[in-house]
This record gives sequence, C-alpha cells and structure tokens, in this order.
Amino acid sequence: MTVTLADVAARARVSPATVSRVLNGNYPVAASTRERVLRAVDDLDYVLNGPASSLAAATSDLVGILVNDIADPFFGIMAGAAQTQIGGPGDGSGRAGGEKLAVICNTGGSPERELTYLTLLQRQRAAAVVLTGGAVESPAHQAAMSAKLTKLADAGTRIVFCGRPPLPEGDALVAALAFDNRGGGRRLTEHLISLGHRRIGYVAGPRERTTTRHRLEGHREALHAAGLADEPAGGESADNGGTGSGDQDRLTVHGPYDRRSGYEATLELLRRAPDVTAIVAANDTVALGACAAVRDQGMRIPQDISVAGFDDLPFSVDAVPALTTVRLPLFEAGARAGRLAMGKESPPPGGIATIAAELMIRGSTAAPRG
Amino acid sequence: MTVTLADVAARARVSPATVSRVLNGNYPVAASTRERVLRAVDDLDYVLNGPASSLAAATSDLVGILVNDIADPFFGIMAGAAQTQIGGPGDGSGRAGGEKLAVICNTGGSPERELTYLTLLQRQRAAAVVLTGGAVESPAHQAAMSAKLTKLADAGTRIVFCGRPPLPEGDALVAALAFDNRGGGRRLTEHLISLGHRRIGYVAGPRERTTTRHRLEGHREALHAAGLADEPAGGESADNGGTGSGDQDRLTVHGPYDRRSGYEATLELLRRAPDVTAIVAANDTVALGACAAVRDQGMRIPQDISVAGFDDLPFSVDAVPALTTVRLPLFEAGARAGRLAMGKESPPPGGIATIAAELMIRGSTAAPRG
DNA sequence: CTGTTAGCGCCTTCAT
DNA sequence: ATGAAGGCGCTAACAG
Repeated sequence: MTVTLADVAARARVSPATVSRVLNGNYPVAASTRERVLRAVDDLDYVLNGPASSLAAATSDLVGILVNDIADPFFGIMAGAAQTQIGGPGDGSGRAGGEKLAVICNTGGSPERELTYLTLLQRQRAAAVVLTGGAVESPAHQAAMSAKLTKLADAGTRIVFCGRPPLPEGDALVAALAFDNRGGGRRLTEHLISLGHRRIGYVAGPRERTTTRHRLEGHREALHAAGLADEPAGGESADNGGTGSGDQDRLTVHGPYDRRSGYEATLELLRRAPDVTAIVAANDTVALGACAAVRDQGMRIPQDISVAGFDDLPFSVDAVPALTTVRLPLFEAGARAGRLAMGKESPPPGGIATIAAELMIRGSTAAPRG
Repeated sequence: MTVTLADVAARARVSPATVSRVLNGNYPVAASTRERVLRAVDDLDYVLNGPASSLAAATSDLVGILVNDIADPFFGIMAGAAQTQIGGPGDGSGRAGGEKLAVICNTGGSPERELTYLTLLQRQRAAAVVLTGGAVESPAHQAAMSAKLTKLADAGTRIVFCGRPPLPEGDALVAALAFDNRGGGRRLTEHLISLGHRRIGYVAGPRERTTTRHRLEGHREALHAAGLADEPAGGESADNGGTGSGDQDRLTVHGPYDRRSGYEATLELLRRAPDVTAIVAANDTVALGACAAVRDQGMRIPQDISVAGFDDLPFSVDAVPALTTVRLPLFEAGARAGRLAMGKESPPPGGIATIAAELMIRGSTAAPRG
C-alpha cells in the first residue's frame, strides 16, 4: 500500500542501506547511484517514514517551541522567528530534505500543560525544546520542570530558554536568553520620575511569574532610588507576594497579560488613588486596555495622565498617542534561540545571555500638569 | 539506559503485551493488574517511545496546524483555539495520557514551505492537519496541494480547512470552514456608501490569495450595486489580476497583510486620488498603518477621511478612534476546526460550512464632510 | 563505495 | 484476562 524504502531500493537496484545513505546524505555514495536512487524516490513518490526512522536512529527531527499564549504577538513573533531558523530553507520541491519540524506548543500559561507538552515532546524524542516567556515560580512546578528538563537533556534533547531566566538549579545543560526586564522596568519608571511624576500606578501581570516580578522589581528600584517608596517594608525579595510596602501595594494591581485586565485594573487604580499622574502597564497589550479606561474616565493621555507599556509590539507605535514603552528585540531573540536549538550557534559564556531592553519614549508620557 | 516497556513489564511481573494494553486502555485488563502496571510506570518514570509506538501502530498522535504568519494574532487566535480542542485537558500529572500533540507550523505565507510542512507531517504520519488562512491561487501550487492532500488523506490523515475555501477539486475527504469574506467585504463597503462616500480607496492584501480576492470582490460588488464602478471592464472573475475596471484599479493598491504596507499603500492612494473620502483596508493590521498614514498627512479620522478594517482583532476596539471593521469569529472557528480534526464533531453537510462575518460599526467611519 | 545482518520499542494477532 | 511471537520501516555496525 504505502511505498517503503525497500520498494525504492528494488526499483533503483540497490540495497535498502544505500537508499538510506543517499537520503540522509551523511555517507559517501557514488554520484551515479545517488542519481538512480533519487529518481526512484521521485518516481515512487516515496516519503520517509518518520517514526521508523526515529526509532532506528533514536532521534527525531522534531523541535518543540513552548509558548504561554500564541494569540499574543509577543510569543508569535518569537516563535515565528525561531521557526525560521529551524524549519530550514526548504528546497521548493516540497520533498523535505534534512530540515527539522519546528512545532509550536501553546501552554495557555498553565504549568500543567507545560509539563504535559514536555512529556509529549519527550515521548517523541524531540531533538530540541525552546521554552519562551516567563516561568511560573511556584516551587513545586519549578522542581517538576527541573526534573523533566533534566530527563530530556539526558535523552539528548537540547534545551533553550528564550526570554526566560534559567532554572535556579539550572545545570549547564541549557542555554538561556533572558530579557533585561528588571533594567527595562527601572529605566521606564526613571523616565516617568524625571518627567516629574510622583504617584505612579502599576498594572502588573499575573503573580508568581518571573516576568511580572522582574518588571515590578525594576519599577520599585527606581521608586526607591528616588525616595518615592513609603514604608519600604519587605525589600526586593519579598515583593512578589502580597506583603510589600504599604503604599506601593495600593498602587499596584495584578492581573493577566491581556487588554481586559489592563482596563479593569486601571479603573481600580483610579478608584484607589485618584491622584496618580502616570500608569505603568505590565505590557503593551495591558497598556492599551489602560488607555481605554483612562479615556472612558474622561481623561486625556498624556495631559491628564501618562501611560506606558512594555515590549514595543508592532501596534504600539500606532496607538494614539504612540505608546512609550520598552523595546524587546523579540524577533532577534527568537531567531537566536532557534539557532541555539539547532546547534548552529554556540551558547553564550556561562550558558546565559542577557538581552538588553531599550526605552522608547513616545507620546503617551509627558510631564504631569501643574 | 532509557526505560522501556519491557522494564515496566518486568517490574510489574506481567508481559509487555499487558503493559501495552493498560497504557492504551483499549482492551480489558484486570483492575489489580492495571494498578500494578501503573505503579511500575510511575516508579520507573516510564515514558512511551512515540516513534516506536507510531511505527507499530501505523499512526501517530501528531496533529499539524498550518498558519501563514504566527506573529499575526489573526492566526494566533485560530491556532490557539484549535489547540485547546486537540491538546486534551491534561490531567495535571504531566504524565500525558491519550492526548494528541497539536503543533503549529508557520509557513510564512510561502507556498513552498506549506508543501514542505505537509510532507514533514506526512512523514510523521500525522493524525490530522488543519490548514488555516487564505490559500495561494496559483494553479501549479493548487495542483501540488491537491495531490499532497489526497496522499495524506489516503494515508488516514484527517484534513480540515479553517478560514480557507476548499480546493476546487476538493474531494469530500475534507471538512472546510470558510469565512464569508465576500459578504463581509460587501456589507462594509455598503456601510460606507450609505454614509455618503463615493470615492473609496482600497488597500488590498497580496495578489493571488483567496482571502484578498474575496474581500475585494465583495467591495466591488457593493460598488457596482451602487453604480459607483466606472467602466466595468472585466467583471467579477477578472479582477484579481491587473486588468480590472480602470477607476477601480486606480483606487486599489495591493500589498502584504502588515502595518507597513497599510501605511505605504495609503500614501500611494492619497497621491493617486487626493479626493478619496474613505479607505478600506485588507485587514485591521493594515488599517492601523492606514490610519497612521492619514494622520501623518495631517488629516483627521473620521472627519477628513474614514478608515475601515477587517477581522476585528482585539486591538481594533482600542484604536483611536475605534476601528469600524468586520468581525470574524476566529476563536470559535479555530476551536471547531480542532474538534473536526479530532473527529469529535461531524463535518458540516456537504463538507463545507460558511462562517458569517459581522459588520462592526465604530468611530473610524462617518459621513464625508460637506 | 555497497550489501548483509541485526535490532530499535512497541502493537497485535494468535494462543492459552 | 494474559502471554508468546512476529513484524512495522529504517539505520548502523560490519563485512567486503
């Protein structure tokens, strides 16, 4: 029924081994023989049986890319960029040569699904796995991830983190590209402070996420440095929970990384502290929601209130006014992660590289009135 | 080194066959035996070897989702929705039971890569393939796709189209969910006409794409019906090429489905026909670029010029002014496609269902001045 | 450079 | 309800 490698061998009048060799190209074969085999392949419309091949070779050509929310361009851009480096150029024949199958797995931000996908990838004997975006910080999940990743690495799967810090007990088995979320967050708030803002609201992302925590830490660093933090209670290491310093907590609202959350959290913020003159959002999408809320309250941006985002997604420059934000080189980082996953590029020294975040000052922030 | 099914069998003091049966759950096994096997699996941290399993069973648990551009939320939303139906709920154990591995493949809009991915998926003996978004209409590519899909279907792979019309020679092997792009495009332009617009520019998507053509056809239908089309030259079937009716061609500019194209095409449009009072964009992303161009020319929206989009992506409501657009139920369609791919839902009668598009009238369109 | 020979780990009749 | 045995299609030593 389906044509196998043996059929091709028969038609080309060679042994199955020879066919395998020309197909994999990793072994010397006479040009004339190769020619004959290739023709037989085309004649028969032969397609390699992936599972059989993977079983025999004990590796597969699958590369997994895990993302928290594929509907969010933040992840879409990184994942797409990674795929460009993994999928191979394609020879236009649709025949599929040595390229890998780069596949994106959407965890929806759920730790369980993240683990499940890793198991599925492990089951497929994936060649590499790229993990993007912030990690959930619960100790239980971290331990489970660590164990799972160790097992994957032991089985020969290459592990790459992209836009996510390496695990605490991160063995040197992995390469990691971490965004400078803390530095970006700090510079953003410093910008606001330099403009004259003193009461700044913060619409944070979900709790227990590295990205959320680091951006918030950067924000508070700037606040502290400017002497704007009342009752500095917990210090850096305590502010991912609920018990930070009093005033800062009142000016911080957590929520998912989506537009709706930005809208609602901003309303809440404005209720709690009507005197805020600026709002920093966890990311650009949240900022868009924040802008809508501010407007719906009859206030103007930036005259009455400044709004800033994070990430510099493509739509941010088109917001009205254009969004002040922190640019993350998502495409470049994704592409680099893809190359790392393919072993095309050697890992950074120490296994971890920090990716700079650049402050983009635009129209949505200005000096407070008065 | 790696633990196999035989190891589990030994530890549970049963035969490999029994272990296989409890793992696949499709065969009666004594409760006590199952218990023992499951414990052995946990003790040994056993993970099924996917390739071996697929080889023996001649099917895999891979489901491919093809998208044109994963950085575009249009595709991200559909793909994410499809994955929710395919990935399985996950039991929280990270153990991975019977769920499929739903993977997203980013073609970048390239016909070659589309074919390559299909070959890769065929090689993996994918259980199903979901194709999203508009198809390229070149006859050569259509023929190649048709041949490839037929082969996939013959090999037992389920084929589902989502937001894309079925192939011309589409066998009943497939289920298709097609968006009513033509109807949506028509209603959008009718809305503009009813507002009083007479000279309407159109920033179209890339040529030779079904989505582009259908939306444009809808637009021109509305124009014709209102008697606004000068020199109706080619008629419906001719206007995807360069030789449509004269004036309509001058008012139409093609480009990619991105923000930049919207910006540049709009500038071009404004140069060609400074008297246009409205601009219809191929989609919301393009519309954002169009808005920026209009503003950079010192004109206001909608007072000086109306702008409309298509798709109703999440950010569209947050544009200023909010974008008039055509809403496509992307999430619902993606989820349905996922169910279809899993065989959880029976195909629509005739294999093809048309998904309605709803006109969303917002602030970016208004009557022309004067 | 090419053919031969064994498995890779699992599923699936066929027995029992 | 469980065990035994063969083979899925390919690759990877070994020979030659």
